[in-house]
Amino acid sequence: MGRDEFIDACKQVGLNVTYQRIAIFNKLMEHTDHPSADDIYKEVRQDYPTISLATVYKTLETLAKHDLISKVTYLHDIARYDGTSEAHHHLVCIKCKKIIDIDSNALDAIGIPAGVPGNFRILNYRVQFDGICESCESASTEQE
Amino acid sequence: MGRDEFIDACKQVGLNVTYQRIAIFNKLMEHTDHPSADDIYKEVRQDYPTISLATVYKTLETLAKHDLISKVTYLHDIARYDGTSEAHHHLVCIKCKKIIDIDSNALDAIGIPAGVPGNFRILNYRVQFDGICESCESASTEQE
DNA sequence: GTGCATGCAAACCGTTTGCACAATA
DNA sequence: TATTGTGCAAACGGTTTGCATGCAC
Repeated sequence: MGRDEFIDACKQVGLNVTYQRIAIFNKLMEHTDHPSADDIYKEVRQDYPTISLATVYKTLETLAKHDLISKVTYLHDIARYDGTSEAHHHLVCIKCKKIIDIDSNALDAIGIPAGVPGNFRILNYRVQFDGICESCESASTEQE
Repeated sequence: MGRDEFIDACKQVGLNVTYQRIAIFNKLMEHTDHPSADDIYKEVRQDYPTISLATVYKTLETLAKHDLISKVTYLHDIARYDGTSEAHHHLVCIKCKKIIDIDSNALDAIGIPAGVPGNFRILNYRVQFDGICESCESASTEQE
């Protein structure tokens, strides 16, 4: 998505178009990696020295909420532990944050896909399924 | 792994066997879900009221480092953002923390595996490959 | 007895929030 | 002008650290 498309997209979802939002979005699009809020802040501040870190956070959250960008943090932001040391796969309920192990031979048979660059030595992999668990599903029949 | 095996394993990797470590490990093994350090702390404290949260953190980290348990936090603990709003898959370098997108049709074709309970509504999924990127690989020929 | 482990409190860091001011539509 | 966004600073929550005491070996 380019600058003009971004402006259009903002208008479509009812967001004011501010130079901060444009600057943050542009910086994000310049990255092929996945910068943190602080990374973005440091870069944008070179062009707009008065911008605040709080604005960067708020803007990124706002844009992500409207699906103009995406937030790339798997699972939750607090550490979780598991009694086994083997990597396995998880179901994560996006509502109640419950984590359910899955043990599937089908998944383990995925193997290394074609898209992976050969110079990256893969040690392990894991699949995370995001969804809604049974109890949250039934609870949300009424809820927002 | 049971209590006795755990004690043996500690000895094998050169860790002192303390009642705190045993208590923390036991609590963790009682869980089928993935408790946080604080969850474990609250439970262990019922049996050992003098235990501290710092000990729980240190113990979990120590046990994870020696592969007696595993830490289940995908990616990093700080939020990362991405200019696209589509879910995709990632290579994560465990050394330099770099995140590389992969775009593989093979992965997208995984589908829902057999091990997934039918009452969990899956909205999305993503695969994370952990490994070592090219530059860290060559750098680590010398390093610790 | 030596060295590793624990417990406490304070520090730390990423993130969020409240509120006054400023900019957008 | 009404509403939404920004910037500052303070608060927050999970996690880590320094250090003195205590325990395992």
